[in-house]
Amino acid sequence: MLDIRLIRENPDMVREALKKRQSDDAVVDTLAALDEKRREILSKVEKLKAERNTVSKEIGRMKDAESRQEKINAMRAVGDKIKALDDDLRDVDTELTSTMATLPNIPSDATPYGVDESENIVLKTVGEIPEFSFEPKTHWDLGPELDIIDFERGVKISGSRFYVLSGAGARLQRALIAYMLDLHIKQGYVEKYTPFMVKTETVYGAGQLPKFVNNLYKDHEEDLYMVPTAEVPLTGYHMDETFEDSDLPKAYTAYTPCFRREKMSAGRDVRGIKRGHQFDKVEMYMFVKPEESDAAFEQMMADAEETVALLGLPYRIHQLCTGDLGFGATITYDIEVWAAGCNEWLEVSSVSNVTDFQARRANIRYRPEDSKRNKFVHTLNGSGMGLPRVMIAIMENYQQEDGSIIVPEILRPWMGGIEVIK
RNA sequence: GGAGAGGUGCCAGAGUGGUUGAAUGGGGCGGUCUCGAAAACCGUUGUAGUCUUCGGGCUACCGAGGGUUCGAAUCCCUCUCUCUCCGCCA
Repeated sequence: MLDIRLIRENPDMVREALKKRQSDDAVVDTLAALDEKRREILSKVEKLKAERNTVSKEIGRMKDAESRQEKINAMRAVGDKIKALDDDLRDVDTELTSTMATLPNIPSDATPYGVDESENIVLKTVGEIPEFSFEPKTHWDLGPELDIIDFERGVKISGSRFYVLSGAGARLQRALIAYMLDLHIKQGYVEKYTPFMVKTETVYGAGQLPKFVNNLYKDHEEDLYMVPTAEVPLTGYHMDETFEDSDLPKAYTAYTPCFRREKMSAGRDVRGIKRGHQFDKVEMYMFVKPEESDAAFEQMMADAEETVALLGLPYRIHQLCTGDLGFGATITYDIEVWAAGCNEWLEVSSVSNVTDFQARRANIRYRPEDSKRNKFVHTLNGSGMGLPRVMIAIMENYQQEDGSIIVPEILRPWMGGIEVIK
């Protein structure tokens, strides 16, 4: 959510931002009108309330029954007016906030302009794309051959886009989770194990609602959503709280499964484990003071990069352009790893500075030492990696001619010493 | 799932229709005293919205949302959360 003051005082800046994102900027006028109307009603109703408060106090002190009754009658009329105005106000307010909730965040000046993902910028590429003396296989061939991914059973149990990991495959995923969590802890993040189901307000606070309703699984009986990313419970963790200046920064890491309906991507990436309805992820998340968020962004990016680099996979870093930026993000770097079998770069990590966008929605503030007024914190999130895609890259890049897969050295402590999956 | 009790400021805890944004105690902050500290004493200590001649004014907030009333922390309804007991259970 943006600050309504931006619309009031700097509408051109908001229009500009929307255009950069290739969105319609007509809402800005709608919002400006609603805001004005809201304040107009507000000042009327508050004056009436002030009058009622004063007179009601007088009534409490009055002895003379007749003039007392007169005042009561007068205030009854005022009360009716107040009620009518309050109703109007509520309507305007509802419309205003629900419209505000559809506005994306303002892109950072550091985010390059671009219409769509084709204009994202490759910042750097690290590592060699592996050469094979044989035709490298895809993970959807390797997995069943080694009996570590079972697509048919997954479909049998749960339908399309579900699979079962088996034996060393399941263990490899568990090793990755443990490796990442342990690394992030070393990097200074505090581990959290959160609920995987959250309330509507929590999803809203993280900015996933109302925009992504169609991508979420919901238990309608209980008003609970399955988390689409750990970002949601981690944002909600400090919802409606005010930090002391000295409490910040807070850095968290959490493993969660992620549930996504993928309705919007129907038909895309149906093969293999690249895009399932359920996948595991380890997330990094930070709450920082506004003046520290640029530095925190670079730090989190370095941490994410280290996570990929230590696995020995070839990767490249993309900076997203304004047209491809996520809803709440002002700036985003993606990390992609190379997958030798399907011959493509896979997005495994995405680090964003969300500034005060989620904090405003989730009402997360702090008390600045030098200011009387509480301010919203800045939040940052980084997937310290979508696990299936890391699995894909490991399987496809570390495969050998006989169809076996070398386990990256860094993971072996969690693999019970297994060096090769065969 | 059943029965009961309860949610008040940073914390504890009063308050059952009218100068209560809220007693009292503790904590925090500032000060007096002291070589310094403790103790004691004095003062101060919420958030948000909105208007502003930038001094401040006004409005709202006692779990959430409705209702009754001239007036609600106080009365009524719904929801929610916590605690105790019973049942059930990984």
